[in-house]
Amino acid sequence: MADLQRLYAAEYENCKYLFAPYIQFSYPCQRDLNMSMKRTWISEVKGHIGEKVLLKGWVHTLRPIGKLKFIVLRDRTGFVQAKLKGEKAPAAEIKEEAAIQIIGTVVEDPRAPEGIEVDVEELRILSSPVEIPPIQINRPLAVIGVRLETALDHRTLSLRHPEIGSVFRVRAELIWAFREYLRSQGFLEVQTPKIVAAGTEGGTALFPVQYFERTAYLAQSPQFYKQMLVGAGYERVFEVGPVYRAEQHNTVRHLNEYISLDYEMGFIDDFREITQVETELLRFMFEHIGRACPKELGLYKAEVPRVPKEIPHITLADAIEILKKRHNKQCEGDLDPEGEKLLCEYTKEELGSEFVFVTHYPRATRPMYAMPNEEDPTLTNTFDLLCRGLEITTGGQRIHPYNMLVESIQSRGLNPSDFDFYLEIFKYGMPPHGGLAIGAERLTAQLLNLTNIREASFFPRDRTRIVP
RNA sequence: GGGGGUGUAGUGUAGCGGCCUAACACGCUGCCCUGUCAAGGCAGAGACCGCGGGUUCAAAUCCCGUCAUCCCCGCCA
Repeated sequence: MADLQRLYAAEYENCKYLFAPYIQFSYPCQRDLNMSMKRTWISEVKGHIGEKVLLKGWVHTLRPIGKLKFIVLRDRTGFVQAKLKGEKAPAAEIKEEAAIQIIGTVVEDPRAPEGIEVDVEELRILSSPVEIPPIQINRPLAVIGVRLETALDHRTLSLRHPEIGSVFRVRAELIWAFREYLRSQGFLEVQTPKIVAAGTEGGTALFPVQYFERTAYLAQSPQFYKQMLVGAGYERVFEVGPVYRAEQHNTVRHLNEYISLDYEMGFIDDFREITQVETELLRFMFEHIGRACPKELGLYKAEVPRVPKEIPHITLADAIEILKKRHNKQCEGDLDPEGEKLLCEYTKEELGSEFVFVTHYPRATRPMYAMPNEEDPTLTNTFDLLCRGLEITTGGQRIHPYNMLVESIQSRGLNPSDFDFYLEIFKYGMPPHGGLAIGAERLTAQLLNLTNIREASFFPRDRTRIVP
């Protein structure tokens, strides 16, 4: 870790010369400003009391008190207060959100926040704002009240706001843990094409793309390809990648491009092997978040959901029955968003779980590759996972016998020859298999109690937004 | 694809027929302040009330259209 930081610091030092023509020199206007000094990360300042350090970052707040000037400096690791003394200070030119570097001595002072501050000896403005920023970075969201639309219009700036940008530290850790756990279980990370030949899977609208002389589509999921790679001998594969849905939905839980966390595993006996892996996976991911992101969780007043030893499995038919009994609510065929919320309330109160697998969806509501149930062939060995009232996963066992799959395709009025690329490996010994997909943004949003999924996407693509 | 709501300074809101020459907060500009930390004090700038049309003696306010945007449903992760 320390090596990596040294590497970054060294790299930055090199880059600095490239930008030299744009650097505004100010007090004390010293061109060879201690080039030999290594940058100290703000989070490590408290380990350097009494030492001279080089800090770089943004001016988070600026508070002039007479001839004193307090700067709260922000870098990717945290905040520290710096103090400029009167006549030495380059008074006017420092602005909030300017990128600066300072050299100063770390001192203990009970009057400073957390008892630590830096007495500035040299300060250089690297780049100063040329306009008034449309979003205030240094005040709580509850005070400045930025609308989501404004935050998204000025996305790179709004991400600087700790309450906005921290979402993505959490999301990154969730994805890291997803990879780490599946790797430990023998899964291979794969990448499948996002430009595909045809919208064969069904179930959702696709974005056409001009692919030389013919029309191709953006992949709605890696479904076919991950199954094919299971059959290709890797047995267990996972993928973290974007998927595209051309649905005209415009809600707080839908995006037209999102990150899908997929896995697929071969030689299973039962679809419950898939849900068992997901249970362990989620436990690992959430325990990791609890350790890695305590600050971020605090910021969102978020509590990591406890993943029980066994997440309840409820058949769709039973779920509908429960809703009818408890809430006198009629659901036909599937749960609507309200039904999902009510079912989660039920499992939390009665079964002590914030998660619930809803299983055995009817064949008519599932894609052609869904494995029919042995006991009731009108149902499938498939499931959704609900978390805190929202569907975050769909998965299930897939059809592996070649003939059954061909029949299933035909029964949907589709032409098996359109699926030759997919079907080939099913001819040569496809093991029983299944898998699932987790929506990364939905998972993040549910964990952090975000009200809109767009908050969990760096640059969301929705019905009307393709910029920034 | 269907339905509902909202557009007022840089940001977030108030005003919803005449008291609007449009208010408040934060930000911004200037001055003051050597311990601030959602800093404070004083002074100031900034909006033809999304756009177009109509009703009226009078429109930010009511009506129609249009554009933008938010949300709900279907579908889904």
